[in-house]
Amino acid sequence: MKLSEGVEQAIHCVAMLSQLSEDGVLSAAALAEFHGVKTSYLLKHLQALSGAGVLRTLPGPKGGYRLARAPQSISLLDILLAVEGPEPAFRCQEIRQRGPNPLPVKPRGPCQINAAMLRAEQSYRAELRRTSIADVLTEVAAKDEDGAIEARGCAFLAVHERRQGG
Amino acid sequence: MKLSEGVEQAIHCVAMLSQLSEDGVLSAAALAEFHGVKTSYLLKHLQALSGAGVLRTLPGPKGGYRLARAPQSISLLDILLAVEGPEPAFRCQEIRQRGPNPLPVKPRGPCQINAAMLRAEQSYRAELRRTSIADVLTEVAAKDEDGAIEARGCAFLAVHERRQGG
DNA sequence: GATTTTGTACTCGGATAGGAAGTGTCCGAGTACACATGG
DNA sequence: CCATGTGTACTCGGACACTTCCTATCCGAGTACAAAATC
Repeated sequence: MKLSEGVEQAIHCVAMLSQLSEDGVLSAAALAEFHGVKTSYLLKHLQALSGAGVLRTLPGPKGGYRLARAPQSISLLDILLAVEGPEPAFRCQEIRQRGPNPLPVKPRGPCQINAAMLRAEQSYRAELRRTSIADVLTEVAAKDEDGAIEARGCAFLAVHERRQGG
Repeated sequence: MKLSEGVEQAIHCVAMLSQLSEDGVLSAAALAEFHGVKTSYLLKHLQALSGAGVLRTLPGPKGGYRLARAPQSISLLDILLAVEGPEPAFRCQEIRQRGPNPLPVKPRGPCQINAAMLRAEQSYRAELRRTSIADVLTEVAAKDEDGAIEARGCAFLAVHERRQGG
């Protein structure tokens, strides 16, 4: 029950991309440098986000990544599913039907243990679904009384953001 | 975000152990045979459950495992934590403080991204905490209209259960 | 025959190999800019 | 001087090694029963 580190990196990247201008993009190298992570590894997750329709990519020099839609409509669940895949954490192996004396007939309903675990996971996903990147940024801004976090992000964007002027 | 197969096996084993008499025990070999899984691997998780205080062990011949407390007071969360460990799935690496230009001062509060992910996980755990093994068995019995599942369990227990007579 | 002693068989417990998935790295396809060249 | 063609540098994209954790396995410690020897 461990999430890969890519999830955290992906969320931070999406949060950062939310703060650039409408026509701006940010390269994977810049994102990796800002977060102090390996570019090659981050690329894998950025590609996953791009494939999932969360990010939009712009090839070529002056290229990079930007959000595919507004931060209000990007949930943490979208990012999680893009990076970790859609399959649930608990995968019922139907061990009821295994062993030397399995259930003679195929059980009518699903395994109740599986149902209970999936119920919990639905609760987990529901919480992530109702939390958008915009919400997270709002919380960050609320706690960022001295503006240090915002200042850091702005300073970095001022240097590395690429405007598609025209 | 994948749970190990041991979690499912552990839950099924605890459910089975809930159905034997007060002074009965079941060996790991029997549990493994019933569920069609490898004994050696199951032992690892049974030991984890034992170490977590969910199961109680009885050594020697005629030995085996039994519940350490009533099924009503054993939650799915207890089993999950015993098998997977207590640390949360999302582990914040505090990448805010990494990179070439980290936050100059240690952030006042925790990372809001971490907070949001942990909030979701709390929801997940809360759901598992309020679901006891007894609840699961109740649901199973409710769906088991023809009694096939119960009959299968009883037949197996009749052969493999060991009573500590006296 | 009853008791004690010994031996054995069975259990759990922890330490030890193998394999899948996450982590980290590489090279290739594509595009925009810059420069050189020709008109 | 302007337009065009070409070259280069930079980007993302997917395919390839390495490490960690899950999976699978083995051997050792401990206990209860059973049998044998002794009183």
